[in-house]
Amino acid sequence: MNKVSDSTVGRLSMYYRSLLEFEKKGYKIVSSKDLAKTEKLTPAQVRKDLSSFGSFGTRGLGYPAKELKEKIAKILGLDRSWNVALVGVGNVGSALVSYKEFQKQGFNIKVLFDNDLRKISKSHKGIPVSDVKNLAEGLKKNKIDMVILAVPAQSVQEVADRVVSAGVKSILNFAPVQIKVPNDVVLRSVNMAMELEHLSFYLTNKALMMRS
Amino acid sequence: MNKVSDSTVGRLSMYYRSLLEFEKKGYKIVSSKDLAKTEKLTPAQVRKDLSSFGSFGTRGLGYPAKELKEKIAKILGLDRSWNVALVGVGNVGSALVSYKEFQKQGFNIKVLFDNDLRKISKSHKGIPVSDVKNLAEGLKKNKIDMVILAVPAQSVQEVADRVVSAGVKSILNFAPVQIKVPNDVVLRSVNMAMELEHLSFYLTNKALMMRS
DNA sequence: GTATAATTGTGAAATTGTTCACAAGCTGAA
DNA sequence: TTCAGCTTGTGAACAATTTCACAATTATAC
Repeated sequence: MNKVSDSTVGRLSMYYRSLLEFEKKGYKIVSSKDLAKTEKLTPAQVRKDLSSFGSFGTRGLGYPAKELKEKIAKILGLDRSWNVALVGVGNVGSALVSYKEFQKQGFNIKVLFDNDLRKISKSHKGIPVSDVKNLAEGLKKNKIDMVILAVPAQSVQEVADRVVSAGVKSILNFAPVQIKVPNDVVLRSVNMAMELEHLSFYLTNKALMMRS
Repeated sequence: MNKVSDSTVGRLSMYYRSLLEFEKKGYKIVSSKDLAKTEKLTPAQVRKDLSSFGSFGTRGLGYPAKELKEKIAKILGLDRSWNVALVGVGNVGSALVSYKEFQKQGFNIKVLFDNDLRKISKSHKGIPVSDVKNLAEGLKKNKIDMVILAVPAQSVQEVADRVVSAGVKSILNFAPVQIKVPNDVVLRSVNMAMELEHLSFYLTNKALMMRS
């Protein structure tokens, strides 16, 4: 496999979702044009993206919907389940626990961690809450593959360090700061304030520039 | 102003946050090197980004922290406040209402909308909940600049259409589908499931490729 | 005042990502 | 079996973004 760009991976997720829809609507075959249309991309882009993983289509016809969906699932690692832990059962953390989409894709939140004694040892929406002091132990016991961080900005780096020490290779950070992890750990960040700042940037500067 | 890339705008948000930290630590001057280090970028990148908006620094010295912070705030539209509405007071919506970072940056959630009669006409964490049937009216009355959509995937396009009809030019979508808006409307999307899929992609394919 | 050390601002080069354009190949009709 | 009509897969062209490299400029030490 050649090096694959982040944007390609993101678009694969989009294709996957589109394919679920196409299948629901009864499509047996979808073309790069169909996929491009629903995602506002060019057909060439779709074909390039897919071609970095193999030749899945039939010339003159298109891609077999079910098969392509399954191939993409396999590429994205959605053909199996993953054990996820979430640290920080606050507002954002709670919302993520209830987020249906995660379950659907095989991301199972197995254990929660918090430092609030009122939450520890109880269960939250059916998932046990452990003391964040026992993080390493809990991550190992539950064979955790990925950790979601929904803790306050000031403590997130420290928690991330401990997650890394425990051997977890994959972190999704919701705190609005950039954290540092070693090179062999994959880190993604969702910064919701930053998204609103994008919007206010465009509202503020709209007059000044041409956006396509 | 030349055309500015999305990535540049995103990095400006990061610089802004870094500068707040540097100021807190007592820095009067920060260099592109300092900024690059905290955000894991190259100093050249930082300088290029800033230079598309003007010359804010002093050669041989660096950038005056306070002044640069203020310039960036102005560029990003953070030197004023914005009226925000949120549609969908479910798990994700609720979390966003309590998200402190928004207030801090001048994004004031003025009104919530939902279609659940049990929620309508009450107030949720101090913010009134209106019937989503009265969306257009409520957006106008509250002079809403931006709308956050936290409604289920199947209804998000319809709600988005109504937001656009009401004349709002800026939407932040949390539903895990791609929605369509006219060209003069700025749309950003946060898709949390997609972020986990990135992680599982890298875990699944790590062995197969070289990531730097 | 001069030299030294530092850091910006920016064209140019390098790299990365996207779109084009077309040969190759499949389907279905006659 | 041949032909017309599509659509894929992909090298090449193009576009965008990042990094390099260095002149210009400032502060500071002596």
